[in-house]
Amino acid sequence: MEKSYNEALLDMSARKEDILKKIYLFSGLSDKDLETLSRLAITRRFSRDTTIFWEGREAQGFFILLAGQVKLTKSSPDGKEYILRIVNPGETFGEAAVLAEAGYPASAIALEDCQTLYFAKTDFLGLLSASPTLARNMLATMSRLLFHLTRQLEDLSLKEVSSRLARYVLDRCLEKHGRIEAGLSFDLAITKTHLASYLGTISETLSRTLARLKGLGAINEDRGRIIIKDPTLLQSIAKGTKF
Amino acid sequence: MEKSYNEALLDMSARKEDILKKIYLFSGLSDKDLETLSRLAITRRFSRDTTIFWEGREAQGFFILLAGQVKLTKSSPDGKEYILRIVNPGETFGEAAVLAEAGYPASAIALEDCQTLYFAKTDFLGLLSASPTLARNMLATMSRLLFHLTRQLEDLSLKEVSSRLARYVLDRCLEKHGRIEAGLSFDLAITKTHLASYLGTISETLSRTLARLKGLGAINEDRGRIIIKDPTLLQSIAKGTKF
DNA sequence: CGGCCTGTTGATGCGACTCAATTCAGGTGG
DNA sequence: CCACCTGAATTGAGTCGCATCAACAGGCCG
Repeated sequence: MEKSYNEALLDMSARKEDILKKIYLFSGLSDKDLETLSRLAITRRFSRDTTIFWEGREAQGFFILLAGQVKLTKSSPDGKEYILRIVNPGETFGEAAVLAEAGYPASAIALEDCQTLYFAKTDFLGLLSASPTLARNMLATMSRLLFHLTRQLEDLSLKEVSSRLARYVLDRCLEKHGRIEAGLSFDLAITKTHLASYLGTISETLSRTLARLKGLGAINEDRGRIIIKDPTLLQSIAKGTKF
Repeated sequence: MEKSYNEALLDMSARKEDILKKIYLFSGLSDKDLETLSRLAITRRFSRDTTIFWEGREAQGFFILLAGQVKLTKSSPDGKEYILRIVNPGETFGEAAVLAEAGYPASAIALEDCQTLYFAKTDFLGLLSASPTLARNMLATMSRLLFHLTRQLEDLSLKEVSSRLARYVLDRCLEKHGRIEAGLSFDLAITKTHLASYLGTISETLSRTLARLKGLGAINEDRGRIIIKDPTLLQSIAKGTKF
């Protein structure tokens, strides 16, 4: 498995404070708050395929991913799984469960060897009431999650697989290059089986759909590397036009 | 259309402060904060079928529903719609968009004549930084929304219509009676066409699925009134067992 | 009464999942 | 360096769930 594309975002040898400063959730915090946070942060490592927490388990704290890759999943009794979100370095996960007095809404599983910072619930809640900025950041983080989930729901209920895939391709391109343009390329950064679970389908269907997009001349693909060929076509497929 | 089941939750003739006190989002606030809020709150009415806000529009504020019923929807170019949430009296909507610097993630449409309280974004954000309790409540509200969306995603991606319907029936029963038990009954409180959109399907399929649950002896149904007959069976259908 | 909206039922077709077989890529050890 | 193994990816054939299209029944209201 390829390394995730932003692996080098965080310098692991840096002081905790300097790492924390780069996390969106902690932006704009006073030095004093950052200092407190860095005292509370616990370094935790997880090796590949380890479950970091189980869906339903009472949330004791939340994580910041420093290195590696994590999937947040729901799975059904008969073995199918749906990937809610792929967590990349610099992002937080498990935050929502800490706020609600409930269990984690999904399981978190390490896709690679991972390094994280962990904040215990009680520690964090205390700081939250003391720092309006932190609370404000947390609200912003959560609303973005809400938007993300809302969009996924829209896609799952109203669009078919090809649209979801096209949207995913466009999103990743935008994320990587800041623009959409013929000729731009990027890596999938996850296995196709995982991508399938993320798009709410299975690997066979994804394989066929990918082949179809290639056939239509919308993209090229070789061993997980995507090249945009026809952005306009992709956008219209993403909107739901049939071909 | 039947009146929503908790229509009488709020006494409209009461003073604004007394109404606000009963809203979860404002629970535990000081009298001073409540007083400020009641000064900021603007009464707004919408008649049936009016669009309260459009998806994508920049969020200027958010609403508390006092009376009536509102649907939050996404719709596709070809006319299909997905209902994210049905808002009942006492609940807030549009909150998330106020926190993110983005547009509303979905459209809000009045299903009946509605009465609301409206808070302008800037007013509310000011109060938010001044009151840690309010911020804390807001975070709790948003995490519950997150949980709700997460569950819907799980259902949509992993379960079929009969499971989703069974789950819905069980949820409503729990909400109405606080327990699940054979013989308990309740009203759907929305039209079947709307329920179909909420479950990510269409009215024809819902109709057939409902008939099938009746045939299996799991429920009885007559003109929108559901009677639980076999809770165990319902639960196993909701979990994904095929029949 | 006649129009309108909601809901039901039937026939048909399509998209996507299932199952099974095969190929491919990467990693291991002789 | 090649033979081997394992998990991922692809491809084909068959099936199923659900959307679509169409016709029709019932309740409500002007």
